[in-house]
Amino acid sequence: MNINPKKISNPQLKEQEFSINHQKLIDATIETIAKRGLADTTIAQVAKKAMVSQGYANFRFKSKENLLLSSLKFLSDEYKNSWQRIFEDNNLDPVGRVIKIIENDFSSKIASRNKIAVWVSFYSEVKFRPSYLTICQKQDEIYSSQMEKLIKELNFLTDQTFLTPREISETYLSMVDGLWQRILFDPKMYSHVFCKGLIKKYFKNIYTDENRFV
Amino acid sequence: MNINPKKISNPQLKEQEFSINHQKLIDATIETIAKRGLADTTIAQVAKKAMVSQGYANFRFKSKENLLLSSLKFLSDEYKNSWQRIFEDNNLDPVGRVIKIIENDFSSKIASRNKIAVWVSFYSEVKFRPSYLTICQKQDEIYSSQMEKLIKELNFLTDQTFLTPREISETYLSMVDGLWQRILFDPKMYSHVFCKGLIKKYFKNIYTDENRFV
DNA sequence: TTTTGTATTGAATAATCATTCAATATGGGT
DNA sequence: ACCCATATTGAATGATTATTCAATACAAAA
Repeated sequence: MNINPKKISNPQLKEQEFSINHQKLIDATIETIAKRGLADTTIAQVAKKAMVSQGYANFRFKSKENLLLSSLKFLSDEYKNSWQRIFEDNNLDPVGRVIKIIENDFSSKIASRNKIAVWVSFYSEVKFRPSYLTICQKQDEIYSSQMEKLIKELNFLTDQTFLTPREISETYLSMVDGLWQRILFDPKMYSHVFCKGLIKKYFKNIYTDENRFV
Repeated sequence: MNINPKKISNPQLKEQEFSINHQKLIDATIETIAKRGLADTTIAQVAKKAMVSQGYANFRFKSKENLLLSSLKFLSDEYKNSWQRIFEDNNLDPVGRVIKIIENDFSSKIASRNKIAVWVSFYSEVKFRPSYLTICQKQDEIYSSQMEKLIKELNFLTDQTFLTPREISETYLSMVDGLWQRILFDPKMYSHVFCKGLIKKYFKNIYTDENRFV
């Protein structure tokens, strides 16, 4: 019956990281940002949604800023884990991998309208808060370079030489960012199916002989 | 010597619209958002930058919200005017028009890092402030449909049939959005030259016979 | 010069919020 | 049953900021 892990019996476990309340607060933060926007997200609302006191939320995360950062980190890690698994899956050939990547980038887990709203909120502040940039940038660099390497394999297997791997992967990445933003504007028009289709068509046009890009 | 247009002698001129202070405040708003972010933009800072009193800024625009809306409207109109001129230029053929559109979308006037920062700030709040959406959405719809029509002409003039005009224009629009966002992150890597080159290469790959897409 | 109407100021107000902290609750060890 | 350490509370504090408005400056008209 000991649901509440008040005592941290294992000294290896570090403060925040393993508390139920910790994750409850992060989830509540994401939900609140998604529902009301970053500007209108207050600790009081987050605490209420997480069903803890306002004072506790602040005590736990030391500051609002830190709570926001932790939430961004959580989203960022979740995303990273999802694409890393694909790059590491040895059962996939390059084409299969690209398709999985596309499907992941527009899966309901990763590209839900709520999560996109949170991403875009943080993106918009990146210029003013170096700490946000730090969290996002490194992972984006890895994603970019993995993607480029993958396209290189793809080019090698086909007779595609006009577009460089760099060009194709940059085009892909910017399309994803743009489509995510457009999902926010008009989720009806920019459905996940539409977005995936658009990108697959882009690849199909490049690798005309490959029938898996529908 | 009458620089200060206190009296509105012409009764046809409506309140806000034609005052020097009006534009000074809008410019100051854009600069402030670009420098500090939407969240940290206060009327006091904007007023200071515009060199009027804080009370005046509020009096003139009735509310902070209204000042922000007016600034968004200004940016939006500026953008619209720039692309509308291109669509209406009868000296251009479809290819020339597309090239002009690309160059406009990454011109220093339209795609300056400051202005992009402001755009992205507003975009990120679009889900929560219907008034922001209203301002952006209608113009974006017109831009989309004009773009699609233009690509239709292009497809007609070439032997390109695999990608539909809709697909090409949606891909273009999402790439622009994505690249703009990336300019914020890493302006060195995503230079205007790089972005334009990437997009032109996209078109060149589709319309292989057309040599103007460098 | 005096009057008059508008433009502009800047200090006061009131609301919102992050943060603090003394007080309380909780539950295991003795 | 009592103690003690830690978890949690919630009310108070102080800072920030949009908004208001009475007071003032100013320019033209008389």
